[in-house]
Amino acid sequence: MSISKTYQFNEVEDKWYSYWLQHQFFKSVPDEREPYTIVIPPPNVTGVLHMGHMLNNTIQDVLIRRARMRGKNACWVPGTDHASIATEAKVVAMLKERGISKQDLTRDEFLKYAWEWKEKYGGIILEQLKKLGASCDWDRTRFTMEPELSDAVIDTFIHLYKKGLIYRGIRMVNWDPKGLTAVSDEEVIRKEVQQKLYYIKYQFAEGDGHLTIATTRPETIMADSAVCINPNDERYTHLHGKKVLVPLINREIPVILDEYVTMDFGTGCLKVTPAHDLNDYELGQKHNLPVIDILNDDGSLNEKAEILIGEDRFAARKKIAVLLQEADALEKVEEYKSQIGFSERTDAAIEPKLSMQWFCKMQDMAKPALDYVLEGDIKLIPDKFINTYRHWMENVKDWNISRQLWWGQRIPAWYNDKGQWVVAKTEAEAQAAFEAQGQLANGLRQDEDVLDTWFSSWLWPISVFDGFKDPDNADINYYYPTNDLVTAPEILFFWVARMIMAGHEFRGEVPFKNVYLTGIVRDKLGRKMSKSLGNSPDPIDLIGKYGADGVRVGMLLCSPAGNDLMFDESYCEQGRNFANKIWNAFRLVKGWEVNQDLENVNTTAISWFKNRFNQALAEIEDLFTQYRLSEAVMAVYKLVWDDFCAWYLEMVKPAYQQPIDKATYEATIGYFADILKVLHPFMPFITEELWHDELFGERDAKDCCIVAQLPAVTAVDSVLLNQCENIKQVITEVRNTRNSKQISPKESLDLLIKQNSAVQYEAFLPILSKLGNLSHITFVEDKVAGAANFMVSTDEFFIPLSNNIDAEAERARLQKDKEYLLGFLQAVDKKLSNEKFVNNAKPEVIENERKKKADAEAKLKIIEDNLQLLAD
RNA sequence: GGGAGCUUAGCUCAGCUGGUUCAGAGCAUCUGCCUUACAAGCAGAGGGUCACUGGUUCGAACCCAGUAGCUCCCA
Repeated sequence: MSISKTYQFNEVEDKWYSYWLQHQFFKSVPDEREPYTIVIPPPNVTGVLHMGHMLNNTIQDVLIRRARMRGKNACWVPGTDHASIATEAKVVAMLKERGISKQDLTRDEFLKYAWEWKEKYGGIILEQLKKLGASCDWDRTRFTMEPELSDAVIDTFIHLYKKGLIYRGIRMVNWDPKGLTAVSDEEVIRKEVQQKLYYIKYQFAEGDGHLTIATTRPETIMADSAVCINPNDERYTHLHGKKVLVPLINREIPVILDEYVTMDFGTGCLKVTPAHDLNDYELGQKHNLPVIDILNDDGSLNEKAEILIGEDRFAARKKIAVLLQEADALEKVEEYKSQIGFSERTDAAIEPKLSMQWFCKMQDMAKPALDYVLEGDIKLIPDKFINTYRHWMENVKDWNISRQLWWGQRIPAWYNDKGQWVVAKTEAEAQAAFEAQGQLANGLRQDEDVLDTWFSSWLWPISVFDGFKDPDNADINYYYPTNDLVTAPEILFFWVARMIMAGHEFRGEVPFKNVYLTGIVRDKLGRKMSKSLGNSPDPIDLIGKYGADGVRVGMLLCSPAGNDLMFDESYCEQGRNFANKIWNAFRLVKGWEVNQDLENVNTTAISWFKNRFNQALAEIEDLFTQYRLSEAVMAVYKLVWDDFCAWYLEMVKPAYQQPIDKATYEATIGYFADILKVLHPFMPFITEELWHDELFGERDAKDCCIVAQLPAVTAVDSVLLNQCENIKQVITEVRNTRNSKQISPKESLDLLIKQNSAVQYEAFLPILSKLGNLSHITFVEDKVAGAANFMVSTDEFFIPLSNNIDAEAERARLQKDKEYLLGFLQAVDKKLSNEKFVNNAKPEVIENERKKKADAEAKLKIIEDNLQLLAD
């Protein structure tokens, strides 16, 4: 039989994923075990897997697999959200390709197309997660717009409305002229943009003269209601009470006074445009100014602008500059940098716009949600995010929950022909509600808008378990509150915080206990990975190249807890190489022949590894409790590569084509199986593949690594571990000597030991001679002249060599060591002779210093003796 | 403009309540090896004024202040 020299992941991954599915290992139903629950942050239904998902879902899968292997009833609930803006944009684009315009369709017709689109493309991302190995309970897959979840959203709206927490009002909103909807503050991305500052002259209405204002938006002058100056501005006292004319259209507007105006910005004269600027709107309210809205929803100018009607706002800006120039109303233009908001979804420049919107009051809900985090009922990992969370929750603003779209849950508000309205779930209920209010339900029609997608996702941890439809059902009682939530800090506020609010409002408790906030995946130059930059590798390609296990390890290796990660493909390569290493360790053991008659000569190695394994197990355990996953994966990596492969297997492996004794063979296989378990959460595929090899014996169909139980941590013999560290050092020194003297590893050497310490070498002699390729090891009383030598601890080692030792080089080396030790001693002595140190330092620290001193003195004595010998 | 955080080896990061000459890991680099598990590998080695400046302390990568650079959040 021949086994491939390298691990062929592409031959095994799909096989095992199907196997797990077939045997329903991902499935969870409530039972008597302790639950461990994660709800997936539902990816956008339009989405395809990107590196952020990769990281996020790798972490969730590691956590859920580990929980499963620790006897928990592990349940990972998958699903997607309906992403109203993004999906609607995709559907509109699809229709456009087919030559259909959204305007020509009825709402129902459009929704039919949208569902069609969703059925066709909506599941892609979940299929991709399977390639990664995600062990979600797929039978529980939910979608935020399916009937039950939509019901929950509508009921929630009605519930909060009745509580007085939802209201309707005219507000300045962030209008996305491309998406044709309002978006929340959180969906606006501010970017610094190079702009122009236009200085525009406004003639006095009466008499000669003008004032000059500075603006970045000259196209909005037609919407001006006033010019405002600071009453304390001495330059402009002559303007008090004057009126001026808006250039080009010559509409008369007043000069008003308000301290809001910054005197040293621009000219100190501010044009006030209440319809198109939030601050101006507030100023307008204060001074009772008219609101003149000159923009259409798509960002073009309307007839109120009087000129440039139908032009897009940016085209109009260029044209009006020319018109102003021609009218001699443009004084100058300066370069200017400022922050502009862009829609997260469409990247269109946000237009502040007044419109009727629905809002959810946040203040009362924010308070308990803040307390949960401050009091530690919910832990944020890393906890540096508590400050940010607190700041946001203490300054929370009402939530604009309406969106001017069709794809989503339609707002359950109904209007009659008089513009009166009620909130009700159905048309019939609306009718009844009007009647109850003594109003006529004539011309009844439902609000055209839908609810913000986050208004669905904030219910996710409850609604996936049908906690609204049936608040006392077995699932929600068992799985809720969930354990860990793994998500990005960018959505700490608009998703995590709101889930906590909803948890409190509807269940009276937290939705999850821990929130692990991952970093942002950046490229090696530190740039955020994005489609537009094209700097993001396709995760599916990566899996094809390095295997899912390799990519998972790669992701985790470069993801320090809570910090951004500078991703580079080389990490995946490292992951793949690691899988290959495991594979080859397997090949080695697989090739062993057992001879029943052989005596076990490896008892020391076997008990050393047992202790080392337990030590590592405890470390890994501890790292997991702190969510330090990248360190945990590194601890496993070193346990396997260094301790198991480089040391243990080398210690016990028989010479080429020689058989091995039974005891060693069985111990090794037991260790290997334990290692597969520890590796499994990180590398599910290769571990499952090896688990089923006959090397590990017969297995039932259900006896799989995925459901194997992790070994329990047991006590470790630290004396043994320390002694072995000593031995490893001796071996390294022997190899080093070989290396520096150009002696082949094949040539065996003699080692003489002059022991001064209490290290028990006897038990380790077989290991020492095997790994050092030493033919004889002898203990001696005296130093050996003319031999290569080194020291480990205070013991002296000699290797007689056929060629003579270079006395000069030897002297130099010893001299260097001596100087180092002298410096060391000096530092220690300085401390110990310092009265303040002796008086103030803790006793164990002082004791330690004394020990250091004694050790250093012993070594120094040996070195001096050696130097003396050389001199003789 | 306000707030938070970061700066340790070429790269990515550890370094808990100051106390081994405390500076550590992985990768990368260099040297020597195709030694029958693995060149996706083996055996070794080199590499750092812990951003800078001052302070506190017997003692500072760690505590304090200031400076510079970077990142994020809010306006």
